[in-house]
Amino acid sequence: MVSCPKCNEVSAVQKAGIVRGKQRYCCKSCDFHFTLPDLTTAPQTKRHQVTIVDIAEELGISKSTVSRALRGHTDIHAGTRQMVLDLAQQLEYQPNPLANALLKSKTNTVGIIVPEFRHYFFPATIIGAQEVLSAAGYNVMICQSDESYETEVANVKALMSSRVDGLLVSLSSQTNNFDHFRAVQRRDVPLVFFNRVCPELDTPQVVVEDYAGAFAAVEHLIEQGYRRIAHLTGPSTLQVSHLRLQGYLDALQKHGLVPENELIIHYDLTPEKARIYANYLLSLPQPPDAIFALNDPTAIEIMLVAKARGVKIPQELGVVGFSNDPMSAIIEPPLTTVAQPVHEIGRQAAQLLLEQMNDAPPRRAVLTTQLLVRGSSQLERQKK
Amino acid sequence: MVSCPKCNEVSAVQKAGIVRGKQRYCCKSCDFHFTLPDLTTAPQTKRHQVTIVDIAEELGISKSTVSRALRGHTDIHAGTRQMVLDLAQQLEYQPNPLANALLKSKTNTVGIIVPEFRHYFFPATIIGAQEVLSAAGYNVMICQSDESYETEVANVKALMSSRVDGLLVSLSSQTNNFDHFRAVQRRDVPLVFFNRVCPELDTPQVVVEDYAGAFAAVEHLIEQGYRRIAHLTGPSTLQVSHLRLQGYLDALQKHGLVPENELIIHYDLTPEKARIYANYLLSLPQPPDAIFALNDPTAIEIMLVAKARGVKIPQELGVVGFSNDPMSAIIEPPLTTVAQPVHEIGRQAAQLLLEQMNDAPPRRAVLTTQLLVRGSSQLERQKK
DNA sequence: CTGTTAGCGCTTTCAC
DNA sequence: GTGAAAGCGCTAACAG
Repeated sequence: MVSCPKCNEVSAVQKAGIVRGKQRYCCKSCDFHFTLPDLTTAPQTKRHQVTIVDIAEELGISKSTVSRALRGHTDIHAGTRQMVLDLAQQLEYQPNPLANALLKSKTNTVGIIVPEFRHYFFPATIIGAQEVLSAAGYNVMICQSDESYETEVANVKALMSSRVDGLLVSLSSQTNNFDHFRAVQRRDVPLVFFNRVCPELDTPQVVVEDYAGAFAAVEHLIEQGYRRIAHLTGPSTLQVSHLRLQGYLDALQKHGLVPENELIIHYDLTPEKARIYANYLLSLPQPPDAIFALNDPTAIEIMLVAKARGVKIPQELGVVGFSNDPMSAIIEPPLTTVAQPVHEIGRQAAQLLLEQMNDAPPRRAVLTTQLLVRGSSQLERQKK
Repeated sequence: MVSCPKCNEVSAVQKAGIVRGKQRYCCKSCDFHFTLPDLTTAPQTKRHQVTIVDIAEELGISKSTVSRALRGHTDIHAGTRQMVLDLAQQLEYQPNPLANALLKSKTNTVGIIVPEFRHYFFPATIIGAQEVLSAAGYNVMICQSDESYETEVANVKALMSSRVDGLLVSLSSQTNNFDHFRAVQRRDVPLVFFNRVCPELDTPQVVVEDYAGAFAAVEHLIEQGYRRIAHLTGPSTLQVSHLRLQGYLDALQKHGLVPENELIIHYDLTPEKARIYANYLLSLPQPPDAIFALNDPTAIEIMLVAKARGVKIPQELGVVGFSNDPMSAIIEPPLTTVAQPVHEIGRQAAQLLLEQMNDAPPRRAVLTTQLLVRGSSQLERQKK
């Protein structure tokens, strides 16, 4: 009645005891022990996940053999492998990644820490990073620091405790102590910064041409005829702030304009503060005739404040942002902005992380920016 | 020279062999075995994570005792606990959650699947969900289905294989087969739908007053004097589409207006298609004088198309959206929209998931909506 | 109060 | 080719 799965012999098969309530058989011809796959009840067993032991017992072989078959080892009997593969499929076997993770100390998970994802920029970079990472077999855990140093430290701690295999980070605007990242490095966990990079640590990083982009933006404003150009930027701890400020300053200088301290404002990148400083700038005795903002959300807050005050854009105030947030194309007038390849930033960051995991030499990726001139700064054309 | 950590006795301490290269001691007075904490070299050992065994050996006690001390068990000698706690801190011991996860079949991770996070809505819900989940000690894995059924199935599979403890899902616009979620239920993994909920499965879910919101929106348009009102909505498989359509239809009927098939369009919610159908509607022989859109991104695409065609909003075309995306306040004229509590949706979804994990009876949360009347639909005021 | 033992699911020597 | 056994880090009976 029962045929041996190994040699197909029928007559030599004898019963060989009952294990875990299952009738076991032994083929005296080829000395193969096995049980009959119990397909009717197995899928109904809720809760209990199918393991290689289940498969092994079902087939009357050892779990090592099942493991080998599943992992595609070469030195294994083709018939055995097929049996295992078939049964695994029927039982909807799913390997438990936890066991493997414990064994290999590798979770196939990477952590991403961003300051926020209210706006367009960070979600977009995350999309790019996820693209690359999931193609490489990694899951992603995302945390927001909410622009808070403490939360960022907590995020790092949580992700490290989750034993992520790598970390992708864009710094919070508050962070100026980097010990939590030194701890990451001490544990040899690959670390890549993007956009808001860490000046003190020697890690791979992805940035854009911040200086060149800012320079082009401000030069454009000057060419349009604006002369009293303010700059609303992030905390000076952030390298992006520093570089874009430098671009701003050098553009002014090139055209013989003298920067004024009261027109250069560092702030914490919260929308509330953006509004406060925009109002402050516009109520100066000598208000600026243009503002270059660190990013589009800031620029848009400025435009809203200006509109609310009845200040005409671009006639009375030119505005330029940075990033090409979709909002910048929608606001009226559309916002001139320095476009950066947001998805590519994420992709590159993930790429650098993968490289670092494979012990490739650390790289620094610098992506290009492009000035998109739109209505918020086209003074000359408006004048015509 | 060496004092016993247990009884502080010095003279009774004798050397007791070398284990793993470390001198072990034995206190003959209290029969306590121990080694001296080797603080100088321990922190330098890269790569190797400190485990309870390290602590146990360092202290000459068993790993169970260390485990108990760390877990705050009551029946443990206060001195022993302190010793363990102190050393754990000095060694920067971090428990390995993988071991625990394997043991308990609990990963403390929940998966979230959303159709996209290009726009405001889903990132905002995720922020809310993360708030609640991380407070409850859960990590979050986020996947995007990209509005694709296949990707959604793959996402579910990936998250299940990662052994998440629960799943928060908003369906892709393509999904009309729910077998992949039945598989989740079969494995007893808690499952909560939000926003785009599953009509066929009996799970907790979070929705808003879609019908009432849509009804109010359309009634508002009618009261403003619009008479030929189109509706651009999602696939009919989505319950939101269905409910908002019903609100639209009933509002028309209440005011004696007859719905026309050519003015009701279901589409796949991609921006490209939104533009195509907006153009189609506006080039009808008898174009609509108002459009109620399923959501704000759709409404905004419509406005952009209308503007490009020189159609005046709200004079020639009234537009109403749904969600109160920040973009809706920025576009010119500002978009009338049905606001929904986006963060709260995420929070509630997480809440329902936690409840389900604690075997509480499944609930359905219905959150309120509120019509925000803005410039894109205020025909009468404009006329004055 | 503490140590011993077993085991979560899997891979990987090391034998045969 | 295959099986037995060890072990990843931890917790939880079960004994003392």
